Amino acid sequence: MLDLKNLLAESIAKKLDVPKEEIMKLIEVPPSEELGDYALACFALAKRLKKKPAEIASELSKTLSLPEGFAKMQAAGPYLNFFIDHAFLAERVLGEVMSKRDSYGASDIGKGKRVMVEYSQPNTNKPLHIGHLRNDSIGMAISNIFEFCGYDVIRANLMNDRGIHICQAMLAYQLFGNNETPETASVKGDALVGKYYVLFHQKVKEMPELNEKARELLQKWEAKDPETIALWKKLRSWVIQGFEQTYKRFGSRFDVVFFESDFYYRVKPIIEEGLAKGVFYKDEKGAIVAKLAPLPDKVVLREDGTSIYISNDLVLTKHKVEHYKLDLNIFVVASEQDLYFKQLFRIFELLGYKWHNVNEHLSYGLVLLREGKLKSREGKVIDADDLIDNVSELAKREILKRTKLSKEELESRALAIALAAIKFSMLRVDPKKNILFEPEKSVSFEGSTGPYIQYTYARARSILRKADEDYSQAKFSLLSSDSEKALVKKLLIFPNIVQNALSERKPNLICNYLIELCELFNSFYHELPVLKAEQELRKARLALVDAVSTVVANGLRLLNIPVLEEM
RNA sequence: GGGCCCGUAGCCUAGUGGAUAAGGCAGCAGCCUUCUAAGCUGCGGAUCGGGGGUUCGAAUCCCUCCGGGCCCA
Repeated sequence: MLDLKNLLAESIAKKLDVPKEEIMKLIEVPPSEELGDYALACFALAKRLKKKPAEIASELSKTLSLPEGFAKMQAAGPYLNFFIDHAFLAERVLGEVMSKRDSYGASDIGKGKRVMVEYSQPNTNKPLHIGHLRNDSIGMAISNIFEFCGYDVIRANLMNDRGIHICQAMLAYQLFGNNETPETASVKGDALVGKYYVLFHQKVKEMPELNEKARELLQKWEAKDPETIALWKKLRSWVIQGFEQTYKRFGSRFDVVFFESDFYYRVKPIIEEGLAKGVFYKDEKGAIVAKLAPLPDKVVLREDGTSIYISNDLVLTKHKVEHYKLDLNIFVVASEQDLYFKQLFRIFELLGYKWHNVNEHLSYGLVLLREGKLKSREGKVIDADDLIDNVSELAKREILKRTKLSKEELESRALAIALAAIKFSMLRVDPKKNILFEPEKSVSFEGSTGPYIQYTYARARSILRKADEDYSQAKFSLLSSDSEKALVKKLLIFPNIVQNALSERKPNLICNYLIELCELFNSFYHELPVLKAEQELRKARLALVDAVSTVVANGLRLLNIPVLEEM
């Protein structure tokens, strides 16, 4: 990877006899093109060298020998500005993109390390909603980024398929369902079960005894009552079939799916271990509590011996890390669980597990509606299926304004555009921030959106399809206009962007980069002809168009957003 | 009551100690007989939540207060 900043820092560090790391911190990108491509801010060197910043800049400009890739330098007050040799850069960067193609931007920094990324984590009593779409978008993107950086990635899902909320849906179905099935009702299984979950919470307002009945059903389930298990299996399979359709459509995929029902009940040995090690204690009511000061204590087993949510994670986390030999175990879960994960990880630390620090909670903000938090028990949600359907419809209308397509092509293109719009809107903001989702405003096809990037790619590919000539030996150094130079510089930094996105766990950095790259490309597109340019220049520009489309495709792939050859 | 996260133009976002705070949406004015107008160009719009501090230099680091979100008891 060509790292011009690093080369520059090395050269300056040697000349001034200052550690390279310090020089790296002082090199920045000037605020405008005319000032140069890199700048050394000399303020901090003033004390060490006992000279004024402007003197340092000026003297250095006369004595420093420029490293490869730089054309000139110029002192400007306390700054020493450096100008890239654009011909050199174009040759190097375009050469690299053209030879590496799909792997341009990839690295091997995670080689030999295995990471599991758990995301989605639905409850099997209702359909996936818009919150899951943000979760899945982040989970998939982070997984892809890790993989691109050389990690061995295991994508995992956890189905929360036991507990009182599951029994509430089961009970409502038992009482009011009339043996309805997804077939007889012609709805997806997850939607059908979700209907009864909402119904439970409506009915319980007039029939408070339903709460007690749901608890009884949970006890029967835990006691493996055959009739209860049969009902549970039936509804669960309906829901999971529904999930599978949605996942397939949205593009979420998993290498392994865990079920809470397979793990939670194996918590006893850990409970005993915790008691023996003095990490857990029995409180006055008889509940088992983890002592986690300065964090709040956490109940790990109820006084009646029934399990709570953390039972599953206590068992499953141990299983994951030990069985899959993980170097990193990431949970993609919304920020409302921040404390929960601190407590979970702290328990492993106190238990003295040597692997306790491989765990990481990738916390992200909530998707909020105008009315506030999503509340699935009140039916106050936006279902994933509905959102994908609605946005696909909007995309169809846009397509029909422009072209005619066969029904199948229309469907698939509309879905690709809808997914781009939805995923990009979920990924482009800092994961830490909450998103206020307003159906009519939040999904758009213009401006800083997924479809804008798809469109830019399609435009670039369209040029390449029409070219039909060999430009592999093009003279890249002919790319000397401002918009061409800006594109080359942008292509140069893609590998750094990927690595920042990885280390900061921020897919939005890729989104920002792609938007900026596409803006530069579209300006170039309007300003300069490619196909009608003179022979040598045409070849060079074709190579540039190819390189840009390659990098856009690589970026979209990391975000799990489909690429379209035509739009 | 305590803890965590967020606060940048009417709205959404970039920025991770350096020069004039960068885009998008919405608004206004232009650009399709020329490689896809889901595009491009231009204009207007910002006490970077308030105050204090550290620093040669703060949207960025520290303290404090305010507002929003989440969680715990």
